[in-house]
Amino acid sequence: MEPKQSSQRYKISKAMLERIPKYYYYIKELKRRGEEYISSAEVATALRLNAIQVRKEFAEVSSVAGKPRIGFRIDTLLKDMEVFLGYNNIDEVIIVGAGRLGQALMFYDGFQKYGFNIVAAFDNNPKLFGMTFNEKPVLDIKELPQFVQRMNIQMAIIALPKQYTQEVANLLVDAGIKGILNFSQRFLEVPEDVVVQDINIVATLAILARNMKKKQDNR
Amino acid sequence: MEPKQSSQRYKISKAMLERIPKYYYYIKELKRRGEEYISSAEVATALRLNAIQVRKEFAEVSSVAGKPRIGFRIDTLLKDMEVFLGYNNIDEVIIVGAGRLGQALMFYDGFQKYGFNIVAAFDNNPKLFGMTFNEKPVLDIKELPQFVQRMNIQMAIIALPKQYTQEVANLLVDAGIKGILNFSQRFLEVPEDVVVQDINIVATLAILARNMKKKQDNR
DNA sequence: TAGATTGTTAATCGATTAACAATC
DNA sequence: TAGATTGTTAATCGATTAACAATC
Repeated sequence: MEPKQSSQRYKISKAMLERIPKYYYYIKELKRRGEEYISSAEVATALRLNAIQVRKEFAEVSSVAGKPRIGFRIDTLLKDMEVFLGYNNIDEVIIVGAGRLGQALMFYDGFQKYGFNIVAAFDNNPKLFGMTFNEKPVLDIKELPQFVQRMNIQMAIIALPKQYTQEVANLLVDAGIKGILNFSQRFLEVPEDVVVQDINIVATLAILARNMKKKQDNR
Repeated sequence: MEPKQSSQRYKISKAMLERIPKYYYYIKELKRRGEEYISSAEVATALRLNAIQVRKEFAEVSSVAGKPRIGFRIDTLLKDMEVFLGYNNIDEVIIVGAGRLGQALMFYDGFQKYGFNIVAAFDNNPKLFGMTFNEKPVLDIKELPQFVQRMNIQMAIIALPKQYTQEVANLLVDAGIKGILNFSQRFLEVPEDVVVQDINIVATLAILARNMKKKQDNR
């Protein structure tokens, strides 16, 4: 038995899990500009976050202690964050729904860069069968269970903003999918061992509108 | 001086602001099925949330007290949540980027149903100028400032998963936009009075992968 | 060296959960 | 009526922020 893996060395809050990518993409940008070192203090200022929080989370994520007066080596820190975020593991992902959203996702090459490999999309529209978008084929949704099992795929993206989503979720779960990214507004009922992450665009827009109003009222 | 408006009758946590839409879409589904009343307890069970929390938040959002043994009238509760989420105010929104993601958004009619009116998309690709998607025109990004000012538009969606995002954000801010929904991975620097809401698809997928791993480790 | 920045423990703050009386 | 469900106050829990000694 090997020792316990990286996970759960320390407790990770949901909030922290959402901040790490923000640090990551910001620092990545600095690297692009040729920077070599970054201090937690600078990141906090730039991203308008609390300095102590950033410091603490850098300490948790980093494999190497930061140096007073200098900060963290950007290359090392980015690698550590990649490990933390799992960008180094390659995960294969399927998309259900080859409509406009599904197509947009197939063309989005951000996935590949961060360890996600979109292998195929599934749809029930025969007109789409056999088409490829960005070299990713669209297959008949009837083939999904076999495909998922044969390739041992764990993750799926539901890109059907309309109906069928629960039905599709059931299909995915039965096929063995363990994680679903859900772009629909509907709540998905899944067994205990399956994880769902929702992206609700309209709800996010509504939250934005609400925050705007709050800001205006507070002046 | 008029009395303080609806906002800030009670403190609203970010977490609560993300839960209300979940309640809303679930209850909406019940309405579709012909239900008339719903109890906070049932919602909690269905959505796997803490019953006390749901009860408390229903009490905060609802204009009418729930009735013991019966719960809340669905019609009333939905309306109250619509007010809370601002689905009754009509907000006009522009999209910057008429690529695949932008097109998918133009075709997404969830917006209209919840009070958001996509009025146009802007791009710098002349081939797209004059085209319409779902009756929404694509205009030259050079026309953006004038358009925004003339129509007094407050909200914009940045659907350029690639570069240019900071540049575009600056343009939007200068034109008078007060809220930005940002689909790019880049952190946007904006003035104090502008609100940004990020949707980072890759980061969300990474969080999903991490949650999956955690669940597997815990067994 | 001096002091900017680190890592970490302790204090505060806010959100979640428990408890319970009120009531349809 | 009885009891399921409500609204609300108090207790707990967790996350954020403050404080400060360590150090490159």
